[in-house]
Amino acid sequence: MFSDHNAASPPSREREGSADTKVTQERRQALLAAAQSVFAREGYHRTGIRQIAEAAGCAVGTFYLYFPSKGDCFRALIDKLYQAVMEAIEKRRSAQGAPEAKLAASLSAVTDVLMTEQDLARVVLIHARGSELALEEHLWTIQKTFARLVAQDLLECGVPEPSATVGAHAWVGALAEVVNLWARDPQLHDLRAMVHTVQALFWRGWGLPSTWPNPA
Amino acid sequence: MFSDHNAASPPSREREGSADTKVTQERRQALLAAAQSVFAREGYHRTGIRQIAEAAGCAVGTFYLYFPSKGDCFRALIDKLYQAVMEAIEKRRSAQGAPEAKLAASLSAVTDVLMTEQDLARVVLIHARGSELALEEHLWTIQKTFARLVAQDLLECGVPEPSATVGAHAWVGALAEVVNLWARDPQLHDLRAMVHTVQALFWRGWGLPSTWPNPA
Amino acid sequence: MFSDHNAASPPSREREGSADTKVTQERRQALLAAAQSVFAREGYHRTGIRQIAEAAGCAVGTFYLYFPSKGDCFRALIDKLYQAVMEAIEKRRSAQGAPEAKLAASLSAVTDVLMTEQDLARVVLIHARGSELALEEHLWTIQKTFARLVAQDLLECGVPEPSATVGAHAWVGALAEVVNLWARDPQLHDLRAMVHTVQALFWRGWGLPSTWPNPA
Amino acid sequence: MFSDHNAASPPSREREGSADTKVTQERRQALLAAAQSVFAREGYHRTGIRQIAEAAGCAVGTFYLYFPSKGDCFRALIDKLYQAVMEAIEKRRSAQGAPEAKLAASLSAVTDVLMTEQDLARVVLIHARGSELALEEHLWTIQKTFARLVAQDLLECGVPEPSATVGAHAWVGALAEVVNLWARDPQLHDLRAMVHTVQALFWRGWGLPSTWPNPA
DNA sequence: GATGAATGAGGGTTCATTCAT
DNA sequence: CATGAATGAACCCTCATTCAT
Repeated sequence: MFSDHNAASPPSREREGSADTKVTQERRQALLAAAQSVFAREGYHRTGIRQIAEAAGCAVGTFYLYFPSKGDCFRALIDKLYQAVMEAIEKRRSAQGAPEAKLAASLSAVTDVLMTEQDLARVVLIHARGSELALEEHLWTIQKTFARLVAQDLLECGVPEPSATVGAHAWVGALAEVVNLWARDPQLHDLRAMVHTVQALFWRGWGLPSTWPNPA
Repeated sequence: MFSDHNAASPPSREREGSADTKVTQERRQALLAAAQSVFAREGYHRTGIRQIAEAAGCAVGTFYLYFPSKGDCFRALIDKLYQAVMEAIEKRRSAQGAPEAKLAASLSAVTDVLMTEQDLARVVLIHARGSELALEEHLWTIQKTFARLVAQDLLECGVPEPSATVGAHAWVGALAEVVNLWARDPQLHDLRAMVHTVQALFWRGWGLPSTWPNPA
Repeated sequence: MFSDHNAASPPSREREGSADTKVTQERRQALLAAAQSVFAREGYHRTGIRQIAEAAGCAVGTFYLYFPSKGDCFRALIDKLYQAVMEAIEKRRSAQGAPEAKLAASLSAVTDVLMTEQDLARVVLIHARGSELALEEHLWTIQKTFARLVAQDLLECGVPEPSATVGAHAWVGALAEVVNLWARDPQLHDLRAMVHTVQALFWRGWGLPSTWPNPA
Repeated sequence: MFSDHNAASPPSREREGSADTKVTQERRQALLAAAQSVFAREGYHRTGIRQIAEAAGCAVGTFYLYFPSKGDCFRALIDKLYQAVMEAIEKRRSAQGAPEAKLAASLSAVTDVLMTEQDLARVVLIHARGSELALEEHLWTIQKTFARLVAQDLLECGVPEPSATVGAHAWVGALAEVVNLWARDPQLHDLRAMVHTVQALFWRGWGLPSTWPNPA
């Protein structure tokens, strides 16, 4: 699913962490960061390549050295969040045994990543909608993958269908909305607290035995 | 909140239900219906005025006799859903006494409207994101208004803050996601059943005493 | 071969010579004329849509109401010359009996059209090369078609292969070069006389019995 | 006519055939060869500096050490063919006495070079058209020079004006077209045979006494 | 000399909106 | 009121050329 679609890998013959590679990788990261920031603020359609380039401190042409197109850049952001989430999930789940513990690990992994990457969360959860057919499709594939993961856990925790599948999707939607709520006025809301509230709500909603723990 | 922005009431000399007025109101409705259908299918940015006009069986210029802009047309659809929802809510709530009954009335009113107006639901809940700054803002204002309404009921049902406010928003987000899930493949999913599942999930999540009733 | 590729036919429901149709057809003709003029002067790549639009006295967007793309506009010019040539050939040949008379009719038909449409000749014979793959291919298809026609006549006149086929192509190339010579300095050269010289040269070169007649 | 425009002689401190100079001259030749190959295949506009550099096994920047611009590189190819042709002509003519023998020597010199340098022939005769104003002009100057040479011979052979001048140009055009015909499908056509056919055709067309000899 | 990442002007194209008919 | 041809700003993207290393 994460082909090198978004590659246009800066043409360096060396792949090691040599100075050369680092320099151009830095550019790519800078562009990605700039894109993330502008996309988060403006959304997909209101964001022009020129703005991204400007935010990254380079020229328009430079953008196209690192990304084949605007869409591919956006896609890279989607994948970035997905990968971060997946890594976090795998890391946390490995330390757990009981189904509920695994589920909780997954959920909290997701929300922790969202907390750490709030701009990214906005981009993916809010602005991917209405971007481009291919991007929407890509995001949807990911969401389905992820929802299936959660649903699987829910089933193992004794939550019956269709509560499991629908509940998994609903949970994603609820989170997205909360991120949106927070994004509207970051100073006014405490994203961490809100996310915790949602987790607890769903935990109870799914009828799981224990209580969702307070965040550390 | 619903200024006459979206009215663009065709300058008819007579204000009564004269033939003239009726005719142009029909045109407006036809355009609105066309827009609803095309927006639901294509989303905001992939929809051109030409498509709307064609679907409505009139010329491009005519569109602008009834709506000042593409955005205002979309906005009219948002408001259409909002008004339908609000009317349904008021109607149902008036017959209820207990706080929980009132809350249930509100929630089911919303979902019933979504069911009746599935295209509209797609337009508003899915495609409003990423459309235009003003539209997003408008939708957000409405969502806040509505969430406050639900939160109020939740509080009266004994659900404490921040579960009430956050929960209300989460509920909206969950619904939107379920509509999205359904929209991806209408034949595959039963929107009514999924919505009911979500309702039940939240009802339990909020810790409300009784059970969410099966849909009639 | 001449599909409606270059259509984007101005959306008029009526096909008759009504006023409406005439107006937009005039625009199309004006654009075609402008394109012909600018392409003839600047060549394919140095010509921008903006220049064409300006020369036609309209905006850039208007160009795209009549042609789907720059390439299609150019293609329309190629086809315009081709059709003019083919019509002229058919008209003249029908009045002839002997093979040589038919051949002479064809050749003089071509050169007469080139004379009448000197800009078009420049565009097609000089600037089509190096334009775009698809256009070059299109032109080449036409040239082959046409060369085969001439070669056929040559065979019937007793000119053996490969003189016939190669000679037909060579004749086209020679004409193109003469048009080029003339185009470099229209005042300095008499295209008609030069073309006549070429005709006579080839007539003799093919070993045909009679002499190429002086132009009327 | 052949200013040092196209020299861009790499600033080597030593002017003799020192190792340094030889090395960089090799580079220049490699680039020229690469350019010739790519230009012949792709044409002027579809060829990028990157492709040339890659084909030559060096970096883009290196290209600009040897040529001031893409156009100048192309120009060097034009001149390369011109020089080859001129050298061949001078060599062959010196051995001839009769005007017709001299003419024949010139013509066959040209075609022999075209045969030896088929890629170059494609580049100059086919792809120079539509490249750039300056290049077209340059090529045209050369063509005129060359046509004047041939015309001079024709006059001395008794071919009267305007047959001589026009005929000379026509001959160039015919050759170019034949090269084009061949270039479209090298396997299908025998360039040597076609060129011979053209020579014979023109020889007869000019009304020259003897017959064009079969190629050795 | 050699490199290749960086540049940015310029190209083709789209589409919401207007206005003369 | 209705029309739909006309508009032109704005977009994404390319590529010849430069220059710091």
